[in-house]
Amino acid sequence: MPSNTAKKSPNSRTATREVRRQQLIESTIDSISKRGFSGTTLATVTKGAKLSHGIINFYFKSKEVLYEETLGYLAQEHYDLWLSGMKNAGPEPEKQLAAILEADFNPAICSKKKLAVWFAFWGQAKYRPNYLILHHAYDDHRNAELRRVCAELIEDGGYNHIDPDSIARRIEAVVDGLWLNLLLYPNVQHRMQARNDCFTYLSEVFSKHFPHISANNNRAQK
Amino acid sequence: MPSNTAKKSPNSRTATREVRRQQLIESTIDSISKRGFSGTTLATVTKGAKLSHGIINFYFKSKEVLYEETLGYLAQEHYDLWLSGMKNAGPEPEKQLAAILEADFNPAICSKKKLAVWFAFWGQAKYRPNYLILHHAYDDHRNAELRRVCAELIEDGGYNHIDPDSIARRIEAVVDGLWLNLLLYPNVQHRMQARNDCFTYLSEVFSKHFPHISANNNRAQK
Amino acid sequence: MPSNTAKKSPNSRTATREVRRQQLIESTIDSISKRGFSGTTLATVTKGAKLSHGIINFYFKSKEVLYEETLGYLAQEHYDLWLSGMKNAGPEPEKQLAAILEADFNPAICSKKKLAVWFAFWGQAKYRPNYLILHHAYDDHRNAELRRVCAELIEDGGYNHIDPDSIARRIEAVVDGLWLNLLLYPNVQHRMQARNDCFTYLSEVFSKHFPHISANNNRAQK
Amino acid sequence: MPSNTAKKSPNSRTATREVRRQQLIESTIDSISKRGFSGTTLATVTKGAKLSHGIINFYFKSKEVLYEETLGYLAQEHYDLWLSGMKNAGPEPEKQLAAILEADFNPAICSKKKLAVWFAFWGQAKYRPNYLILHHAYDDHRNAELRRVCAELIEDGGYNHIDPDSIARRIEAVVDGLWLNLLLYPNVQHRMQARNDCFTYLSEVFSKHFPHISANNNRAQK
DNA sequence: AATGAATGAGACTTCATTCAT
DNA sequence: CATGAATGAAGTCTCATTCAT
Repeated sequence: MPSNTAKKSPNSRTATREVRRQQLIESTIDSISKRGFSGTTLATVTKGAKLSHGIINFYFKSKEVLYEETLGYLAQEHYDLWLSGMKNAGPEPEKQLAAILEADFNPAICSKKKLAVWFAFWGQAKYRPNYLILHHAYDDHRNAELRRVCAELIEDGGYNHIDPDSIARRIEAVVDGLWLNLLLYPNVQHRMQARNDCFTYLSEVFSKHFPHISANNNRAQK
Repeated sequence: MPSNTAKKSPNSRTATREVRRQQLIESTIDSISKRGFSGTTLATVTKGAKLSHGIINFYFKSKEVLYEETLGYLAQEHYDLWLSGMKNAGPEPEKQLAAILEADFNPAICSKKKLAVWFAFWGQAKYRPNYLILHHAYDDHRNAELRRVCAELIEDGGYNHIDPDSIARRIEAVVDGLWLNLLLYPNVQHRMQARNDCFTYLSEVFSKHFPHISANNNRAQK
Repeated sequence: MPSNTAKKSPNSRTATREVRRQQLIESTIDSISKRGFSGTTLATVTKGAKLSHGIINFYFKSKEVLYEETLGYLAQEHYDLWLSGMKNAGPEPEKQLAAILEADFNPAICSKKKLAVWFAFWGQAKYRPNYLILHHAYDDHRNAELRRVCAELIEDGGYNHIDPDSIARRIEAVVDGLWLNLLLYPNVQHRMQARNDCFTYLSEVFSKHFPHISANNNRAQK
Repeated sequence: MPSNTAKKSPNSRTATREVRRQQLIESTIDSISKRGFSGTTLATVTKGAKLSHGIINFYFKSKEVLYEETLGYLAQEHYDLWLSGMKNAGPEPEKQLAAILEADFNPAICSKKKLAVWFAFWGQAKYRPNYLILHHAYDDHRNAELRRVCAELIEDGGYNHIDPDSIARRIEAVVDGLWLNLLLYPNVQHRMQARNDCFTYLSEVFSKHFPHISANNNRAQK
């Protein structure tokens, strides 16, 4: 996939610092998605960006910093998407909830390439505290908004038996689990099916706000 | 006729071999959980097992084979647990479903250590086809049983609007997503809370078979 | 006819060139004294001079040439100082000898910074023939003058048992050794103490020409 | 020069750990003396020892540690020599002083090779605190003994005008300066001439204890 | 069976030098 | 003149694997 950063020619000597950095980050995403962390080296990254070997340490202090900025880039992209979607969704909580979750299944986010990178990072999260901190820095806001819209839905729909924190956790879990299934069953699971599974879940919980999606619908789309 | 001069039984050589292999596999799990794939070396594995450096290539053809067998070990352990649980649960599908899912939150499976290793493997799944093949070899059976018990529950409870394949996917997704949350929020999420979130979901879907778990209950346990 | 549009005099280009070169050489001395040869890079030199990275190769053919000119700069500075001191000392050999040696302990020469650089160069002398050649080019004259004044003192004072070459070598050795002690014991040895140790030596050898410096004197000064 | 550590064949796989370490240290000395610090790499060291590339980090934590142990090796060698010489010299202070200084000009210590290494280390001393600490750890004892024997000589010979600390410093300086001259004038200065210059100095100071060495003597030896 | 020394490929990183602007 | 991005060689260090004992 060609880099979409080519406001100036990316190979031009005058490419600005930010353009180069983004070029390298995107090559890092490519390489991690193709070869994983253990198969990714600075050589695969620079080769993918058609740049020379030694350039990475010119733009990033170290490989580790490149990785952290790559995770930050993914997280920011996701954050911008769900936040703007939510803000544009209007005041109804069901619209806002839908917008947040649609972002999770947006092709720009929920591609095989990006999912592989997300799970590569999560697979290292336990012993790379920086990854976790960075992830939480973005995700805490999303969790808070999820809890808020769930609470509003509960009040609005009178779903009194539902605990807003618990349902927010379960929704989050469904999304993450569907992502994992997309990663592990790339030939079976499809993005739109996963999206529909997610919204089916909403219809089971918030039945007054989310109409039922038929099983046929599930299969008709890809 | 057994000779007294034999220090060990004729099977002991094989037995020792298996003991050593398991010792090394468990040390591998330890090391991956502590240091991740990129921090795990044959040296950390052998040191953890208090064995000598060069011994691994005596018991495993290569590092990669050790990793594959480690994943197989984890998968087998999980498989044995949910299968025996299901078999001991009796004929009712709701008992069988509960048993399968209880296995997912059994402390032997759902520990911080094991979760870190599962996600480490999944983080490499995309470009290590062997991991995926191995994982599917075990998981396909579980998926089939999940679909079966869901179909039985739907028939038994008359939940006619529910698609058995879809609900099986969603249940699977909830479990996986709760695991991820346990990994990413180790200080917030607790195993029993995750287990209860999972069963709350069942109560939302199969309300006739699974009684509601109150939010209070969720918080009372750890 | 000078043009008013010329911002600088016709010589200014050359002048600027020399200023820049000296600026870079002094930054080299700074960097070597702070970080040694192995820690000094063209980047530390240019950064110290607040100039841009690539400028060095405009003023010096290579890093090695910069180093050689740096050593030449130090050697010239030393040479100018002892030679002018000697010339201004009048005809008496003891005055001339004193002047030569005072130069060695002049703060402009015998500072911690400069000593570190001298020894850095000497530490490379054996396998950098150019350094040795350059050093000898300057030092041979000084050795010759040392021998001359010693010979004159011997004749004048009737120190017939003293070999002029040998005493010149020993005086040279004392100076160099005191320099090394200043380098290795920066918190204990002081420049003036070293200077006094040197002149004490003269008083031991040429007792008629150099009065004894008391031990108290040694300690009174810094 | 062949390694003299071959108690066992140095290339035998069973060479003990200490033998290997010494082999590498001696190769380091060789390489530093031939190429200096900046020309010495782990490759030159291992190649000199006819060992493989990666072995250094098996025996030494890092290149820097190898260098520190190399300096320690030189310092220990020197220390052992002067200390045993002094102890074997009997009770007279002039014999002890002579023994200490003979060690400095012993061929095992005062070779072109070793001198080059000593000055290479001193050339880095200012910004490698560990080198200085290590050097002082050994040298402080020598300085103390020098001061002691000088004090005894002063008392014994009635050289009342001499300050023992100052004369110890000057003797130390003469030795170091002669070493530097041996380094910088390898084709002119000879070890025995330097040794004689040193003892001539003693005869100038402690004339009752050290008889005069004639200038002819100086030249007769090499 | 077991040890651990040894190898060598390959990773990350640094840095002198070049060169378009 | 000057900048600073870019290159690529070379350095240090790691580590899977081999192998003599």
